[in-house]
Formats: sequence, C-alpha cells, structure tokens
Amino acid sequence: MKKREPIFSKFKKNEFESICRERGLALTIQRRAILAELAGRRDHPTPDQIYDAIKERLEGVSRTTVYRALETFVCIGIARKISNPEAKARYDADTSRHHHLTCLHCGIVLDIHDGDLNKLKLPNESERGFEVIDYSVAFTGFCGHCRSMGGIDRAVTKINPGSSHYETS
Amino acid sequence: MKKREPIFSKFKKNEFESICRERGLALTIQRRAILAELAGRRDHPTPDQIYDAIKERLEGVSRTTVYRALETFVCIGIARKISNPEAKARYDADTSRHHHLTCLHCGIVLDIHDGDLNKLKLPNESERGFEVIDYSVAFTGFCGHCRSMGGIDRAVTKINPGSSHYETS
DNA sequence: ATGTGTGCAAACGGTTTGCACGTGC
DNA sequence: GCACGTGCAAACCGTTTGCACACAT
Repeated sequence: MKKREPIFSKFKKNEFESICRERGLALTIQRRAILAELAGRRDHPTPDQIYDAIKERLEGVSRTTVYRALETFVCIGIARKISNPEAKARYDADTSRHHHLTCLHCGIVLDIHDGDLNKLKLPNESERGFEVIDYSVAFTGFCGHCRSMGGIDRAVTKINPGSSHYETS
Repeated sequence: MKKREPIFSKFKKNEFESICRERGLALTIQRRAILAELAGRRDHPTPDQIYDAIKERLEGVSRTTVYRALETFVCIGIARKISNPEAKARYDADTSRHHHLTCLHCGIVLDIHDGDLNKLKLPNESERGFEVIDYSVAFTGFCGHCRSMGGIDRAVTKINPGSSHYETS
C-alpha cells in the first residue's frame, strides 16, 4: 500500500494565492471554495460534481462560476482538464506528471503514480514539425465496482458513454 | 521517413463485411461510405468532418446516420472513439495499439507507432480491484502548423478548447 | 416480405455568453 | 471608486431520440 500525501495542501493554497496576487486575480470565496473542493478529491470531478459539492456550503453559487473558475485554474496552471472518453469535462488539481486508469464501464478515473512510467523517452517528432511538451499514459479497464456488479459484456461494452449508465456515483 | 501502409485496405473492408454478415448487420451504402472515409484518413475526424466529406458524394445523408454508423463501428470493434480534451468525439479506424500526439493549440491528433511504447508493462492494479485491459500514451505539444503561425503563448495556451480557434483550417 | 437502417425534426445535456449587479482590491 | 467577478437566463453546439418511410436481405 502506497501512502498518499494530503491533497489540498498548504502548498497548493499558497501557490494559488501568490499566483492570484501576481496576476491581479481576485481571491473570491467562490474561487477558494472551488479550488479547495477540486484539490480535496481524488476522483477528477466534473464541473457539475463540484457544483453539487459546494452549493450547500456556499449558497447561491452558480454553475457558471464553477465553469469559469475551473477554466481560470487551468489557465494559471494550477489544474488540468483531463482527456476522457465521456462527453463531459473532468478536472484534476494534480499538475505533476502522472497517469490515469479509466473504467470503460462507469468512467471513473484513478491516478497512477509510477516512477518508470514517468521516464518514457519522448518520441522525436521534429521531422513532423511537432514539439512534444508532455505526456500521460491512459490505461483502460474495468474498476472493482463494475467488475463485481457483473453485467460487463466485453464484446459489447460501449467505450462510448451515452448518457445514462455511466457515473457509478 | 517511415513508410505508411495503405489504410482503407482490402483487409479492413473484408473484415467489415464479414462481421456484418456474421451479425446480420446490413451493408448499406451509407455505412460503406462512412467507413471508407474514416479508414481513409489519418486525422481522427469528428463525426461532422466525416459528414462534410461524404455529403457531396452521397446526397441526402444525414448527420444522424454518421453518428449511428460510427457508434456501430465501435461496437463491432472495427473503430475506436479516442479520448481528447475537446468537447467533440473523434474516431479512429486503427484499432491496433498505438499512441497519440495532440496539439494543445488546434486539437489535431497524430498517430505514433512505436515498438517500445507498445511494450510498457501494465501496472498491477489488482490491489485496487482494477483490471487493466489496454493503454495508450497521450503526448501533448504543438504541431508544426501552430508553431509556425506563432501566437502561441505557452503560459496562457488553453489546454481547454473553447469553441473557436480550435480546428486548424 | 420483414425487419433493420435511414432521414427528419425536435429534444437533450453540457457549456458558453451578454448583461446588470455585487464585491475585492 | 473602479475593474474584475458573479449570477441569471438565454443561446449554443455536439449528440441523441421518436417516428415514419425506405431498403438490404
């Protein structure tokens, strides 16, 4: 069992505040709450999941604000929007190099931190004019929850989400 | 320079036809045209790009049919829906293990076939109950076109697509 | 002949935008 | 006080769905 470091660390909070000060971005309660929520979970939430989580604490927040704040976090480099086969966006406050495990059935995204995977040599794509910046390994499979629920027909499992039967919740 | 094998190969066509016969799926001109278009390009088109490409040849096709056919191809295993940070789906007729290079500025997706990358050892995720099926390495960077156009501000480049300024041309 | 596939138009769901008001600096 | 951020509602855009007709088998 690997031990996990706390996520919404003092470090992340200070990083956020100093970047905001630098750039003249306002430190609003909404942004604080949204970042705290994002950085405090390991499940790569969608904007809606964040909205649902904070709306009790912060009465009157709007979905729009959540979308805009997440966008801002990506722009200032303290969060990432991750690729996934669903239609909706998912965000990640961990901007260090790491990898993802996506359940083909329910869509949940787990992190993988692995020293070897972080050391892949970058392909030389200069001949095609491409400049490679970073990478992430996307593993696909079936999570414990979906495997134990049964009903996974590998031949037919839709890599493609549709709307329902996705979110495990 | 690596040489490239033809893409809409006889093989792919036969594979498609025999799977359809097996499963009792009709071999309609629409499905043929959509598969030929998908398999004939290397740029991982969106449903709309495919629609635009075939609508001249095949008067009266509907967008809906394109969506449904692509979906069908994924279900019968002759195409894949690929993960990317955009809001729209992209499809790939190459179902063999390979990797992708995505331009953070325009969203284009290029293929990488690399023997070493195909041999990564799968992480042991059984302790978390996860069964790993496959993987793909997602490289990010900037394509030649976007680099030469200039105007890429690394600090601010939206990993996140928005609607405009994405699609190159 | 029969059942699957297609086209159309309307619905849908996530996301973005314009605008007026509110609030952090 | 001023500019930036927020909330609201409507617009947007990619995708899905219900239904009647058409076509592959």
